[in-house]
Amino acid sequence: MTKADITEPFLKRLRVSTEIDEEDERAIRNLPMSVKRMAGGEPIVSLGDRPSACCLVVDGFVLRSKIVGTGHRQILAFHQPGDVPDLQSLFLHVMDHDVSALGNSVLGFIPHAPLRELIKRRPNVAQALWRDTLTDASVFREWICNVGQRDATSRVAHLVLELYTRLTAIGRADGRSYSFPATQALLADAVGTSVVHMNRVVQELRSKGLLDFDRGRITLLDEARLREIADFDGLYLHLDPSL
Amino acid sequence: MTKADITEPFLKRLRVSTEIDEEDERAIRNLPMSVKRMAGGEPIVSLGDRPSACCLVVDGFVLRSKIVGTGHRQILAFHQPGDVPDLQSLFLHVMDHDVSALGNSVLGFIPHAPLRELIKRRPNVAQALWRDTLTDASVFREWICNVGQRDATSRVAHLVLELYTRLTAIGRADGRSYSFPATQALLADAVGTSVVHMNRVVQELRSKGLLDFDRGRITLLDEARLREIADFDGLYLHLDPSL
DNA sequence: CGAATTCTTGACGTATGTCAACCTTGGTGG
DNA sequence: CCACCAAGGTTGACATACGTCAAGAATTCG
Repeated sequence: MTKADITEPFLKRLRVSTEIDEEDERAIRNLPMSVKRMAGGEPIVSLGDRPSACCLVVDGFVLRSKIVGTGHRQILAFHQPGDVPDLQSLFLHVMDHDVSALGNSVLGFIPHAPLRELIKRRPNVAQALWRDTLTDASVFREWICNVGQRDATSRVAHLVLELYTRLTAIGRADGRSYSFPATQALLADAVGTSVVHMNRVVQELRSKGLLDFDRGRITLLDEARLREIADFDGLYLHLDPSL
Repeated sequence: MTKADITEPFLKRLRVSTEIDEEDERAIRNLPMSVKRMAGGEPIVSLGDRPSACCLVVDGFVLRSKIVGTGHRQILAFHQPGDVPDLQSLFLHVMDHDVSALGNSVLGFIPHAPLRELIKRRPNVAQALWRDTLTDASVFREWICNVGQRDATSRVAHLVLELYTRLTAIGRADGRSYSFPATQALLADAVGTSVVHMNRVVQELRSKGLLDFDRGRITLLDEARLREIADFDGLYLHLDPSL
């Protein structure tokens, strides 16, 4: 994998997000970056850390989570290639949650200093990154609605559609299915249910012919009905910045 | 109320957040702003809008919310004096949720153009504002945990402590109590329970001598126990930027 | 091939939602 | 100043989605 390949998913996202000129792209490609492979579950940064680099997802998935008082884990977000899950560490110095690899992943670590320099020198890039953190926030808001208002079936359908929509946008969905190396326990942590109940939901969705979830692959069998059940409207993803 | 009074809560926040010099402060004070009084419940911007100004909370409270498919409302955030709840509209052009006044409030509307200009000219201010939107996101994450993992009693205690901590930080708490003009129905929308159950919880907290909630005023009667019940740790508020 | 995950099932308890009525309070107008 | 009204608060009865526990079956992986 060449260095160009590594920044490509990132550049691709920034390009749709704002006007990025040749000079901007060059500056991004010239960022110092140490590439690292990580296994599923491996921690990237943790609660209380004061990271000195940000982590660009190159391949695979990254998740953000928090452990609550009961010892249970709440997953807060999933990140795909092109995302920088801990960009916030540039300005919020202490981590308020954990970041870890979902499946086997390839990550690029960019030290804070050159990233700060980039932001100072290239206002377009700064704006694109800021925008990115704002859409992150928008996704968090929708997750609040998800866990706060919808029942378990609806929540799962919603999550599945969110991932599908975002992966499609970066060309990583494979027709109506996509690879997502999660266990049912992990999905349960994401939507705030127990493993047992998650299993009931998965079976219900399967038996109704709505979706399949097997060996780390999610397949949408009836997207239209899923959208109904999920109460899904992708507006909050802000995928089309021209709007 | 003079113009200086109006920007003061805002400046106060920015000062602790980053290095803001005299020049920065002057630029902020010179922002064009139209001040408006709003009654409780009045909409400020709504889902689908494309606002051309941002709204600074000068006095009172502002809330952000979303209506889900069932018709129920999920409240996503409460904002206090000094906050700019819809700063995101600078970069995400279509609103993905509603913003409205909680009680009677005073708001300052700042057109996008001069705000963009400010951000371009004054990188310190830009950074402070970016940081602000990042702590917003951090609060969203904690709300996800709240509705996803904690029981109703714990959720209410957590919300009450969050508000208390943030209001104390800007000097708007009155000892161990603070004004918060909410009904039980509104609290229910914030923590994702029914009104009936919210009432049960409020009575439980009252009868155990933990807190009181009456006529728009919340009083913490036993902060230590509340913190336990709430599983509250204020780290996520990022109130001390030196950390 | 064995061991560890992951998935699945059933029985059971409970937190919380819904419905429907009633009570309290604060504000308004006569 | 009282009568009234609307909004908010309170109650009880009942239904249910979901959690927990515990065991067993099916995968996956070394």
